[in-house]
Amino acid sequence: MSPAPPAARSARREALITAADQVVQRDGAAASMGSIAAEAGITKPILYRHFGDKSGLYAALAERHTDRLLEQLTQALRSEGTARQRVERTVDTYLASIEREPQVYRFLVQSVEAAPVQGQVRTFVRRLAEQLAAGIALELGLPPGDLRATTWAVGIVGMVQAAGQWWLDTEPCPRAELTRQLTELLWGAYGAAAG
Amino acid sequence: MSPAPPAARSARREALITAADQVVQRDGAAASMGSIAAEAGITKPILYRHFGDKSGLYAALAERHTDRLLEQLTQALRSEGTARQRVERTVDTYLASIEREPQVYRFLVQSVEAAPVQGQVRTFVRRLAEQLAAGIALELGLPPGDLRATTWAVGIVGMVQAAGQWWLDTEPCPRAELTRQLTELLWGAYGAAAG
DNA sequence: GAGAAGTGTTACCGCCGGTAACCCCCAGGC
DNA sequence: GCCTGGGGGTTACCGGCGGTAACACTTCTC
Repeated sequence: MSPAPPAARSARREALITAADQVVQRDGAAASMGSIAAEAGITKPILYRHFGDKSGLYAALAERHTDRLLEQLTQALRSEGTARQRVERTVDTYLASIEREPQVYRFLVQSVEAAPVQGQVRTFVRRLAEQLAAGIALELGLPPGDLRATTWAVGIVGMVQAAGQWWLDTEPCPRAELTRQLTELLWGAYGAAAG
Repeated sequence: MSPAPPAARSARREALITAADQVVQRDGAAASMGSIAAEAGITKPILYRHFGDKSGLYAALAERHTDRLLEQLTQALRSEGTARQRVERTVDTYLASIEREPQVYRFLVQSVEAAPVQGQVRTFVRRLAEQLAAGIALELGLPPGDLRATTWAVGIVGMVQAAGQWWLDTEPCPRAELTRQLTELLWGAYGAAAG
């Protein structure tokens, strides 16, 4: 193995990320590099050789989940129906996802800004917002990178994220109801009610 | 001093919180219990005697800032003008506050869920949302504790918070413009534009 | 004066993120 | 054949963190 086949290396990398995933599912935010290495059946230094940093591993893990989630969200956003129906579907997709894997979700959201060096690491929420901004710009016919689309995307992601976290913690109502209320809010129900 | 005058004790406590505040302003999220104790001119154990836990100190610090901010927000929410004007003023008050003390803000938002025991510690964002929920219920004539008011409050706080953090990090536009765009979003501009 | 109770300290524990140093195994040139 | 070298792996460590036990000093009370 002196030529160091890159295929094996990247397969190994994926396996390490999977191990990290399992530990996070089990231990939540208390997952440590040592326990992740143990789960993978190896020791810390090789974890560091692969990811450099703890935030590097976080970033890789975040990327995997964000990719999957983004795919689902994009699909929901491009589905059939009125704009409102599509938005509702997208919100529900997001909530369903965090309901399915709450530990991973908390871990990702909480590890925001774990980047030591200047923001090389794209965070979970940030990437979500970037993609949503592109979708909104497309939807509203704005040029890509338009400030208003970005602002709204960030705001909407924050809104759904905060409501989702609160909902996970307190379970005050079925998911469908939360989805409906958030969509209403997004559609100006507050302004309409407050005059 | 055997009767342990409670006045002196609480004054001391306030002084310790102030010291913690200064360290947080300086070091941001990297503030440690040791450095806070050093800043206050004492050693760690007495910090622990006062606050029990690191999250206890966080909670006390959060409470101080949240109290102050809540007072300002309540005032803005009850000011003169249309509902929309008041909401805009409230959003701007929040943004102005985080602009003034970004380090403290990041610290508080990031230390969310730092509670080891079951949620004894009310987090910054949570308390904000609770109070806003009461305000919204009042505004819309809903019974206090109404689920819809709470949901919306949590969502709105999340929206403004996320947008505020993004804005702090990237500084894409003057504060007034962000305020206006968020208010528009809240007033259903997205739904109106997307049909 | 004895002691109780509060204030403060030093010195420690265990754990974490991160790293230096070393070992081992197998390719390949001579 | 042998030696060399570079990537795989490990052990053992560092500094710093949150948190605590144990001990010393003052002061007020009986």
